[in-house]
Amino acid sequence: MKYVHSCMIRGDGGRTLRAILDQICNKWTLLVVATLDAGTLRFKELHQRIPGISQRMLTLTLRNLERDGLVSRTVHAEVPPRVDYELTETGRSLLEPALALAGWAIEHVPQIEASREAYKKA
Amino acid sequence: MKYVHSCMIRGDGGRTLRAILDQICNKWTLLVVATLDAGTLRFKELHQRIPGISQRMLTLTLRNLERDGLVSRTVHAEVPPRVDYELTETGRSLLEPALALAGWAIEHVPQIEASREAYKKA
DNA sequence: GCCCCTTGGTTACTATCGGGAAGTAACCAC
DNA sequence: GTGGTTACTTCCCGATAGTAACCAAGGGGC
Repeated sequence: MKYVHSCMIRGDGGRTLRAILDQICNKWTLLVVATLDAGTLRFKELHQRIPGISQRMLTLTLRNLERDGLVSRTVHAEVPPRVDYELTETGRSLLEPALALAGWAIEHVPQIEASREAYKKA
Repeated sequence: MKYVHSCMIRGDGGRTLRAILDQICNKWTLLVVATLDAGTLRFKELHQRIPGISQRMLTLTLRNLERDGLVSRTVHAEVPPRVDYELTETGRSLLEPALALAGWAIEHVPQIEASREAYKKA
């Protein structure tokens, strides 16, 4: 619809949009944002709540989110170190479409798995 | 919210969901689905309407979408060959959340770019 | 002091992915 | 048989994702 059209209208042929879509719309970014829906969380809490993510990937994902202004990072000068991550206002605005997509995925997992099975046999 | 929770509840610790999210939620899949909003399209039409995608990536993306039952592929025995791609009903149900995310990205491109500039300088 | 623990990373390395160019198969018009 | 179109496939290589191991700064027990 109009979104797709405006994607073409941009001067760079949508390159910027594609680059940003590529970063926003990936497994880890989506899961981190969805997890931060719970509020302020520490690095380790995020690591525990997102099964399967490695420390490195969590670090990189958080850095990108921070750079893009979707997540704020607060370091407390304590021992053991304490770093808090929280969604910014922009980050919270991503929550709705992100959860919509995640919800769609959850709803359609059985259907997709069935389709894959059928495809494999054919 | 409940989506994130049910993601954890699954027996495999959300591995299946993550794998599916990873495939649904990437640049090319999203753009192909959004482009097929226009209706039935041929391979070449898709290639032209999605600037920046390579033939290889378009082929792979379409194969995955077909395998997952989101896109139907119809080969016409004509010369020159004609292959039509169309969203299935499941595919069309993805349209709404996909366009919502794409819309979010388009709306926030300037903000994100500004944030990146500020981050680079700091 | 000495050792181990926790937290929040970083480093080094490997595997997989994506892009670009070139090749292929099928058929037609000239 | 030469060139053209369409829808792919194959190959190479650089970039990116992911895994495992390591590190620094204390705190607490002994």
